[in-house]
This record gives sequence, structure tokens and C-alpha cells, in this order.
Amino acid sequence: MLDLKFIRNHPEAVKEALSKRNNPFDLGELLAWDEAYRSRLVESEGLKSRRNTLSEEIGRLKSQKQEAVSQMQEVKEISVRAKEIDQDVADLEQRISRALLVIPNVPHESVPVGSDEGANLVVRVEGEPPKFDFEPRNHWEIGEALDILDFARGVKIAGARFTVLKGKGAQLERAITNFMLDLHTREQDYTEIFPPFLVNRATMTGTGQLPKFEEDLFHCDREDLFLIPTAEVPVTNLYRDEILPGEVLPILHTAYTACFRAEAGAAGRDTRGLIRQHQFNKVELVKFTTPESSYMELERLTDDAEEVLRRLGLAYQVVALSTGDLGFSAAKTYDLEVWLPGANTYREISSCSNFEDFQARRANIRYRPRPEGTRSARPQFVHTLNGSGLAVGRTLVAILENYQQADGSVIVPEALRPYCGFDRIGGG
RNA sequence: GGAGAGAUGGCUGAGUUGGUCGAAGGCGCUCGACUGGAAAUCGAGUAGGCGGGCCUAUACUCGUCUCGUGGGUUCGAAUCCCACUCUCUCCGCCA
Repeated sequence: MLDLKFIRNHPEAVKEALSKRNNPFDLGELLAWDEAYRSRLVESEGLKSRRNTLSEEIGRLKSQKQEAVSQMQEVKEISVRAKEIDQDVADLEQRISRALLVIPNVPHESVPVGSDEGANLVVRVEGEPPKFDFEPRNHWEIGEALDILDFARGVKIAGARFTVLKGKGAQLERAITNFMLDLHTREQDYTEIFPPFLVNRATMTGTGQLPKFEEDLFHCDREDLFLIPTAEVPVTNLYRDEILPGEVLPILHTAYTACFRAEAGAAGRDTRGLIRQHQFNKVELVKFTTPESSYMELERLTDDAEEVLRRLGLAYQVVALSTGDLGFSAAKTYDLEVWLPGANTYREISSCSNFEDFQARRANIRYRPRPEGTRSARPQFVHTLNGSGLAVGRTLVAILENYQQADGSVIVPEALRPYCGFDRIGGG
């Protein structure tokens, strides 16, 4: 959520941001509500001030056994008027806060401007796509032939977009997860978190999934809980409604979770294979930083995720999303796209974003800056960042397609062998 | 699921015959004094939100709200009433 004061003082900047995102939200109404809200509030507070003065006087008189009839009468009248005004104030306040929850973040100045993904900018291309002296197959053909992916039975027991991993497929999935977590915790200073996979409404609102994107989530009606679509949600909300001591920043967390997405509106897209599932595994990276360091930390976080791809020997490119393709809560995002020989294209495998104080304001996550100065500074909102490091299912896809052999077997990348205990799936 | 107890500031803990209580005391923390330095001791300070004023301001100042959340009673509520949420203890069930 944006700062109402910022919108009030820089309406043009916000309008420009909205138009860059192709967002039709109209600020005019909000600004009018804000103005009415403030003038009614001043009115109400003036009355309350008078009332407090009188109440104090009444207390004093009563304790001296004196009458205070006229004062009591005036307070009574004031209370009636104040109650009416407060009704207005509360009404306006609610409209304002609802509006604030559906306004997207302002893109950072470095974000390429454009109406859609066509304006995304390839920042760098890393690694060499493998050469094959045969026609490379896609992962679902490879996986089914090796009997490590079972799509039909996934559909039988759960439904479309659910898949069963079997044998070395299941083991490789687990090996990938552990390899990533070990890299992030042992070499990159992230502290591991294992959070709940179900969260409440306040948590979903804190990171921006609610109220706008409820149809993308799985929901448990009985308890009013949601299945998390990413570990970003529980991990970012870890510090909701807290004021952190400045010296603990930056906080770096990594978390493995299953992720659940309803994929509403994705009918017909990526219907085959593991690319788009209702349930998938992901290792996430989350950072809480000061405003000064968040963009430096975004570069580092992106590099930390890239390191996974480098160690697995996978070719990829880094793409800066344009204003038209940027997610609702993000100020800037780099997508990592891995090369998939079977699809003959680069495919998103990680998304690394700086949300600046957008989520922190929603989730009320602050810190107390304690610079060399002596006085204790006012609390400020932290900046939050996160990125996949990486999506495990899509990493499995990338390995199957990039390391496939002419005989249908798949070589296991060196880095994973200590984790799974075999160096090849299928073949001799 | 059944029975009971409770929710106060960074922590702990007073306050429940309604009145000057945003709230005693202690701990912690910050600054200062003392010291060669430190400890101890002494002094001062130490919640957050919102809004107004000041040219901008997280600086200053004024006002208002907040004692789990939301309502109610009252001239006035941390204190009384109602609902909800959460925590703890005991019993039951359970990976």
C-alpha cells in the first residue's frame, strides 16, 4: 500500500505510475475523500478537546462537592454532535483504506516502461544452451518414459494440474530442495524458516494477495484459512506488527514450502507437464532491509538465486520486467528464465522483487533506525524483498530437458549427486 | 470437543467501591555525572497511530485516539455491561 500522505502530496507522480501500469484506478475520488476526512476529523477533535476540558472541570467540582450542571449539559450536547461527525469520519476512513489496498506499487525509476511483457528487458544472458545431435524431447515425454512422472495417476487422485513423482523423480525433487537450502544457509547467510502452509486473512493481506486476488488462492472455508501460494506470504508476515531494532537488519530468510495456486484464468495454458501446477515445491529467499540498501540487496538476492542455476550448469537469462508486466506489489522485478531445450525457449524459474515499503506498510513491519545519533529515531517501515531460489518443480523440468541423453536417460548434475546418491536416471 | 483462568507500555507488574491514569514500582535501554577504564552508584529521559500549525520536514509544537478487538452504559471507563478473538491450565481425542 502506498503512503496516503505521499499520494496527497504527489498526486501527479502516482497518476503517472498508474498509467505506466495500465491501471485505470481514479485518484480523484480518493483525494476528495481524504480532504473531507481531514476536515471532519479536525472538527471532531475540536469538540473532543472541549469535552475533555469540561470533564476535567466537572471532576474537580464534584470532588469539592460543588454543582456542575451547566458543564454536564454542554458535554452531553457535544457528545451527540461528535458522534455524528465520527460516523462520517469512520465512513470516509473505511473508503480510503479500501481504496489504498487496491492501488498497486509505484515502479522504480529504473524499470523499463512498456504496456506488457514485450517491453521487458533482457539484462544478461548466462551459460550456453546444450547442443543435441538428436531432437530433444520435452520433460513430460522424458519423465513418463523413465517412469518418474505419473500425470495420469495425479489426475486420478487429485485432478488436473496435479502430478505424482515416483522413484528417482521423487528423490531428485528432494535432492534439489536440499541442495538449494544448503547453499542458501551455508554459503549465503540465510536463516532457514519452516512456516505454516495455511495462513489467515491478515497475513494474505499483508503481502498483497488480498483483497484483490482471492480467486487465485485455495481456501479452507471452515477455518477461513488460505493455502499459501508462495513462502513469501508466511515468511514476510513473520514480523507483522513489529518494530525491529535497527541493528538486526538486514534479515535474510530462506524457506522451503509447498505452494498452492488455483491458477484461475490460466485455462488452456501449459496444460501439459509440470510447468503450471496447483501444487509445487519452492525454495524462497526473503529479505528485510533498510530503505537505503534495498536495491543493492535486490542485486545480491538475484545473484544468490542465479548461483543455483550456475552450479546446476543451466543456461539462463535475467529479465527486468517492464511497468506493464510488473506484479501488483513490486517496485522492481528481475525474472530468471532457464533454457528449456524441449520447449526451445527460456522459461521463468525465479522472480526476484523489491517491494520497497509497500508490503511493510500493509503488514506494519517497522524498524527503529539507530544511527550514530543519540536520540532514538522514530520507527520507519522496512523494505521487503523476495525471490525464488528456485522453483523446485521447474528446476526438475530444466534438468530433465537439459541433461537428457540420446538413449533417453538423464545425467544428474554433479552438484546434486551427493544429495540423491545416483548420477543418472535410466540408461544402462 | 468439555471445564476453568486470563489478556495493561520493550519485559515484568500495580491499578477493578468509574473522575486530574497513557497509566505507579521494578528490569531493560539511551544520555549525562563519577572513573585511568569498567562495575556499582546518582541524575535525566524512554509507547504508537492519526490530524492541525510551522515554507518542506521523520525536527518542533498543539490536539486527539489507543490499557486484546468491536460495541454499549455514563457528563466522564483500563476500571461497569455485551459480543468476538487469542493465550494458559486440567480432562478427552490424536500424527
